Amino acid sequence: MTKSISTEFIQMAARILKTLGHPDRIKIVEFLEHGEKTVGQIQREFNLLQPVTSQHLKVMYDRNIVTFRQEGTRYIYSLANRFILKILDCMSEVQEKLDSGEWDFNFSKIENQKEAI
Amino acid sequence: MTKSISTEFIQMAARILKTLGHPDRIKIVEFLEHGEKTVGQIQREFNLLQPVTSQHLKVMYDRNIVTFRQEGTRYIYSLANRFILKILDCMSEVQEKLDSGEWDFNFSKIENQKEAI
DNA sequence: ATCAAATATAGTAAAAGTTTTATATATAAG
DNA sequence: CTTATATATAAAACTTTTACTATATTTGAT
Repeated sequence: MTKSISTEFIQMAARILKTLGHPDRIKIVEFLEHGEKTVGQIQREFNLLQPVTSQHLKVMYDRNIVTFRQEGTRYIYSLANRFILKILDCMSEVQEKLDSGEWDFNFSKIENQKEAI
Repeated sequence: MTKSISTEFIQMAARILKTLGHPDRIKIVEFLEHGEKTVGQIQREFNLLQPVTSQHLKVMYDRNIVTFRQEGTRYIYSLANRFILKILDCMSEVQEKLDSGEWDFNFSKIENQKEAI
């Protein structure tokens, strides 16, 4: 029996997972893993509308996923915490397994461990 | 420069993260990590209404997060794929870091690596 | 002062997710 | 056959996201 995850932590984790549960935002966060970027760089990289980009960044800022510094008229965003890095690691690990065929795309069903009910 | 995550994978990942972005569902999935459970067991464990429990399970079934087998009148759910296990691992790892004080709760800001813009 | 660039903010409509209450279905038990 | 149990499904009301369009703000340049 693994130690159970605490309630406050679960609340926080749920907020973060939910927020990352958007393709654009995953892409943005992954992009930021390569270093800090301006809004314009992000917008151009993924062909997003400017307000959409700003909005995603604002949501992620509010939820402590990204942070930014201002330099003149530029807003330069970067990842705000290590949890995000962990999640990104987790995702690339899974993708590797899928790519390599070690897991199947139909999604590597787990062998059911029966148990008394 | 790490290998970029593919589009289809991102779509899939986003759906899963979003779906797990609900405290009840994180708890359920974590509970299922300890072995398969009936709807009733889950419901009682977390004091949820029966239809709420069923609905969470249905959503997660539709998104390939859990699977089930039927035994008489019981529906016995279990985790459907290893990605979920990875995410759970990721979460406990983060919580450990926070618990141990290795990361701070105000959320282990990353040192900003500047870069040409 | 004026203008352009970069970005944020506001407003709104459409879509998606959530909660609750009520009802249906299937199986097991008597 | 009837009843109880376990669970699913449906419908309605509500809340939250999302996407879009328009506008405001700040800074730098002329």
